[in-house]
Amino acid sequence: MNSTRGRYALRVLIDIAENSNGKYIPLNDIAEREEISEKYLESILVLLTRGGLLHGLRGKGGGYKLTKSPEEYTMKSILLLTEGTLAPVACLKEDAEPCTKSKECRTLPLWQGLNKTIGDYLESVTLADLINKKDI
Amino acid sequence: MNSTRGRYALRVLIDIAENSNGKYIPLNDIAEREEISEKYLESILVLLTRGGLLHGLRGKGGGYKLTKSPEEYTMKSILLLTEGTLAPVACLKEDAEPCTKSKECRTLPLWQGLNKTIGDYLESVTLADLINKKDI
DNA sequence: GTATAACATATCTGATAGGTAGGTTTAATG
DNA sequence: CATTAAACCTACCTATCAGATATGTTATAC
Repeated sequence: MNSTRGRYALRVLIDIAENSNGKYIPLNDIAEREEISEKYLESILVLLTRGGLLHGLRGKGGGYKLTKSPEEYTMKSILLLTEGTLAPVACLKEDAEPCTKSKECRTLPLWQGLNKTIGDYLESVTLADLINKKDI
Repeated sequence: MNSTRGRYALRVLIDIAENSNGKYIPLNDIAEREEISEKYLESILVLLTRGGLLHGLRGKGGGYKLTKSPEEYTMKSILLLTEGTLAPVACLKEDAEPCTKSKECRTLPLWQGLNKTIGDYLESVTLADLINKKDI
């Protein structure tokens, strides 16, 4: 189950995409519109900025803006950054130590199949799709 | 991310399917083979029994057996019972109170699509598929 | 040089996964 | 009918983490 981090991240990116016209959008504007606590939101924007999905500018007139066009943001890239992993089980996490029983594991194929199913789906949807309310 | 409950439940059902020949399999046999603490395993078998996926018999010679053939167990039915929900976000949980913002929610279609994708996949795989090491 | 806003660090709190302990009831068997 | 084996039941413990809050420090525009 996804946490609020990933869900809020999506809402924030949609918010910025819709309200920015090349301008930087300050955090408190976003927090107010999306009804998310400023301080909690900050911790999410840090992730997005460090991950290169947003560009932050300090000082007066500063704020956040997208680093690329909405079509270039896949759901997978956003959720991977904010949730840490999309793997349905721990042994499939990106940084998992290789399991010694993987050869004889009866359940591994299921988890691999599910992992691919989820990954493919989230890779196929972009931020632009959500904004344009495209059927997904 | 799935918890150990669902993962263990799968392993247990496979274990019982492979080691039972109509006989009841006692919990400690399963725990030993699967290297899971007896007491923790017990809490999982309670769920499976109450949910009708296993039949438990008390007393000497007792234990657990399947209530139906492996082809009739879908991954979805097993994981739904042990994980509580398969919904990727809280607002899609079976018992969630209806969200007042669902009409204008930009992210809802994504979560609904993901929910369906996951559900369809897990519905398509059965316990028999895992046992026979079928490609899934 | 002052207002603004991102960036940084530390801490708190409640829920839950994961596990443990001990006792009670049911059924088979000698 | 006593004994044993096993499911079943209730309660508790502990570490982790989501979800926040608080208090700063640094950079930028005017």
